[in-house]
Amino acid sequence: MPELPEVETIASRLRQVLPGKTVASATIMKEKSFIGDVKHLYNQEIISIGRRAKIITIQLANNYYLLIHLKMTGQLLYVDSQRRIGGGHPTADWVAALPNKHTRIVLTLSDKTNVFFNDQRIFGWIKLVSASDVSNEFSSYGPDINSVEASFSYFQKKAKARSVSIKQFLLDGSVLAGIGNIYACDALNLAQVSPFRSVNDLDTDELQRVLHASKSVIQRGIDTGGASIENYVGADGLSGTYQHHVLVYKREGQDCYNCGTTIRKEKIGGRGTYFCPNCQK
DNA sequence: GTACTTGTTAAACT
DNA sequence: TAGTTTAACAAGTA
Repeated sequence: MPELPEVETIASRLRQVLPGKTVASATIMKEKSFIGDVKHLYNQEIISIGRRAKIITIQLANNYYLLIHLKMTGQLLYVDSQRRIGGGHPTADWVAALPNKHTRIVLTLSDKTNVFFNDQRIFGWIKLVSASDVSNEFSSYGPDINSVEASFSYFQKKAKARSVSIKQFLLDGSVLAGIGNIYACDALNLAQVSPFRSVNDLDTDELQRVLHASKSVIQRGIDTGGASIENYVGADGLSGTYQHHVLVYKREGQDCYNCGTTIRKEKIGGRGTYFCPNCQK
């Protein structure tokens, strides 16, 4: 599942290759996957690539923005004109066969390179909005977990006003943006805090550990190119490696790296939650 | 065939 | 009113 590190990895790669190119055409193979008026897209130069929360932003010369949310199974793949394997930049061989049955949108650029939006479950989307609408799109999000705005004073203030579990609190995008299930589970293991604890019951030290651990696992995710669990791949079709560094996520029945106790899985707020019943108090 | 998976939001509920 | 819970979305896997 693409969370902040996975989306950041894709955005970083697109930033290397897209700016300066012009959008020649867009093929919408699934209506549900595209929102907005596609006419504002044609013949527009790509100015810059950004990321906010789990959304990739592509700024166009006419000051419209493409916003891309991968949700759970989305992929964004960049394929150069030669479609060479390993031609300059390493690329997975299957991207040469795109589009495939999960391709929903294809952007063709002026130099004949393509950006393929694949999405197995069709929850993701690409929106084309004007500059004035961009802030609206992000109005309900809290600060990105890896930003300076995600300070301890902010985190503690929000935590005091809530009674949900710390696990649900971390997944609440209106508090902090970018954290999904993988990194929420790992952050709580690293912080040695039980996912069942109510946020307003955590003391200052525990809250500090949770915030620090959250920033830490997210940074590790970025440094390792994301977690390729389920469908995630980078813009070149290659996997990240965070899945090899996972602390508890999907490790039910295995030993906790910290204390050796068997990792358990239970549902919290309807979501699978992996934790160590011994060292996460 | 049934249960389960998840990011986000809308609706339902307290 | 606002915080919390649940359902819904979709398509694949176990």
